[in-house]
Amino acid sequence: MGSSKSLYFSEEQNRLAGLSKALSHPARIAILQYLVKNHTCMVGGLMESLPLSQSTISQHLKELRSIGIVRGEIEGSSVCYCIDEEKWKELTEALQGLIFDVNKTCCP
Amino acid sequence: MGSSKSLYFSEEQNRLAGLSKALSHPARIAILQYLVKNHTCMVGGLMESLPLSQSTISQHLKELRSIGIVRGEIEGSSVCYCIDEEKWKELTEALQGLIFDVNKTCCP
DNA sequence: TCGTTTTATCGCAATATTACGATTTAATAT
DNA sequence: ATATTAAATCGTAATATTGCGATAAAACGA
Repeated sequence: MGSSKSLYFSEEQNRLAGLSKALSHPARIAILQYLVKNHTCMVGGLMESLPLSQSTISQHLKELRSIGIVRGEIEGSSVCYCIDEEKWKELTEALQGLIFDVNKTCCP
Repeated sequence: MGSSKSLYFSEEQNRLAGLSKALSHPARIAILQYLVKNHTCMVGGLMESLPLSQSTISQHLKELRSIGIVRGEIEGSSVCYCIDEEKWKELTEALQGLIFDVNKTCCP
């Protein structure tokens, strides 16, 4: 076993879990914060600000890209990353919905 | 390797990642939604609504408990679970901060 | 007390994640 | 053409997660 039984859960539950998984590592949080601060970035800048190797950072970026909240555009010989506003909004709205629902029920 | 280098990241980055990790499985999302719907619950009810074994559900609950967003109180021979409002608010506020920061920067 | 119910924990197997060095790929500069 | 730079990918090792059956623990009822 060990494989998550995604099929048995609703699409929304999987979407929320998927976004959360993308945010579930401090390096990926740091990458997002870096993108917010620098608006866009080259991977080189990340390498200076994160205690991780180039290949590891590249992997984390791949994960953020794979759910669509980060996008990279080739710019000369480097790649310029930025947050995909549309996708970010779409996904985080679902998350905010959950947060709202819990607060509404729990803390009236 | 394979161990996450949490020590090298800020407390806030780790807190955000920790909450996200707790939410990163559809079963745990489903558990939270169930708690919202039923306000409080016995594990028995969860067992009927989730396609997972009792021991697996117990493990997911343990994870939610371990970061504090879910609390269980012994009630007779069963345990009554509910969302810990304080902790939930505290943690989700940090997450909403990140969502807000991204939206502010990206989508003015 | 003995069985029942309810939940937690243990032990294990399968799979996923994290990390890094080495290598590859692609664009650019010399 | 060749070297340089930037980033992705490959291969591999360490560790974490997911899941379940079996077993333990705790409270209750007969």
